[in-house]
Amino acid sequence: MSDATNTKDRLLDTAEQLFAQTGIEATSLRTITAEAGANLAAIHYHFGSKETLIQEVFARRVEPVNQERLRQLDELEAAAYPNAPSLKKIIEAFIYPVLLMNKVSDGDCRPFMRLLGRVYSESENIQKLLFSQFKETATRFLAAIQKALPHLPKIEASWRFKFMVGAMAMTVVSHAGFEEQLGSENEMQDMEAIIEKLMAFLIGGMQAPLYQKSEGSTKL
Amino acid sequence: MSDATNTKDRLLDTAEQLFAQTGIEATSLRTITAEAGANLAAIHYHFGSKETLIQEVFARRVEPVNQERLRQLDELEAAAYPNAPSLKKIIEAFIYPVLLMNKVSDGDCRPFMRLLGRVYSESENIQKLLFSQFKETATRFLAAIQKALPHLPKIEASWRFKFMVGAMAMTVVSHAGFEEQLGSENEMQDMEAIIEKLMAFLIGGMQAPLYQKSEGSTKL
DNA sequence: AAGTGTTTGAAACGAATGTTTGAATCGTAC
DNA sequence: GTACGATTCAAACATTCGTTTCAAACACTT
Repeated sequence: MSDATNTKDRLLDTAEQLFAQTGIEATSLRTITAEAGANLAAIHYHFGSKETLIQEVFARRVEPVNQERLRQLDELEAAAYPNAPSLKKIIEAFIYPVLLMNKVSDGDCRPFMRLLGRVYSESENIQKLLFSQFKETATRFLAAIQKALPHLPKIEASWRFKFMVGAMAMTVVSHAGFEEQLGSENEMQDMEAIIEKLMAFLIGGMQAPLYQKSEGSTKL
Repeated sequence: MSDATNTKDRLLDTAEQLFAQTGIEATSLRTITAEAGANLAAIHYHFGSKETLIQEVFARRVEPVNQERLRQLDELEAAAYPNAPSLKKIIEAFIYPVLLMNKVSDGDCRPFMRLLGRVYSESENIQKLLFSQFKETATRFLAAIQKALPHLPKIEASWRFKFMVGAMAMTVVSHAGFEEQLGSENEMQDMEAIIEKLMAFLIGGMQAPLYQKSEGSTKL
């Protein structure tokens, strides 16, 4: 199934794919090793435990993305200095590295993108690992956004950043496997076109004026 | 733990809570029945299988929310007739019934809101059940949004609706358990204040002009 | 060719899972 | 009070899980 030469990489590729298809807890080591053409004991030989395998599956993908995000943000801030980069470019630097992951050379990342959609559900350890990797990125980008929107209260910017992450996550999941459910009239569009729609939505949301509730809105 | 009088409701309440805490697949029937003060066999007596229990846990909460959404949308369209309701009110009718669920009388819904965050990960059957319940709501609201934004291409509106669902889901998850990870300076705010921030973001995103990519944007 | 450290192989272990069974208990109508 | 359906109970069932074990096969240096 996987074309990797050594057993360890084949196990990582296969585990990533099966985790995305079936779920992490629901995927047994026997299924992984069978699909990868390896022996059951190979996982414990190469990784020590299932838990470590899971962590390595995630770390392998998440690290490069966040590094690329921070690299682009550095570049933007250097180019704009002493001014702040524009909101548009900040958001681009945050969004593009994730959603264009499948363009990088090292294998097909789409299984992992589906897997990311599952991440909020499974074991606490995975969440902690992901958030620890994400924390620096989140801090840096939130600060940049707050500088780009100086009129917006900081607490408001903080929440809008969360909403942005949510919309982005939904895009990942959506493009990976949910085409058919929320109206399938959308043909398989290339990711570039989807990113442009997402960018418009995010910029509009980030720059939106504060909200005033409708006067006659119905309460539950 | 649960104050329900009969065993069946106690099992539903306890299962919901444990599913949200630990995950669906990871929660064993023995844990549920022990926590609920019931016998292990009670689940198979009342529900027939774990799968059916899961479905009933979801159906019990999802149905009323979507019904309330559609009721509010009906009300809006009737009041605005022959014109279309405003975008603002449509989004309010979509958002408020979910995020104000815990105000309804029948028990504490917060465990279920955390559970919703897990739903993209677990068994295919749950997804199908949820999407079948959600399909009518999604169709109706998407149509209303497209009428309220006649200048926006339909494909664009369809994607923005997905982004909206994503941002809303992130809010549910975020408020339920992720306060500490994405910057914990936000004190436990009441849901009403969060909804107002979300509404501003969503309306801004929905009404945003089409996007033009930055000329010098960095490619990966 | 022998020896050594690395990797793979088949088999078993103990624990946990969903499910089934059949008897005991409860509530209620006659 | 007795009979009967609904519910609960303790115990066992067959599977599956992650993990361990130890010998066989391999790669590579001397």
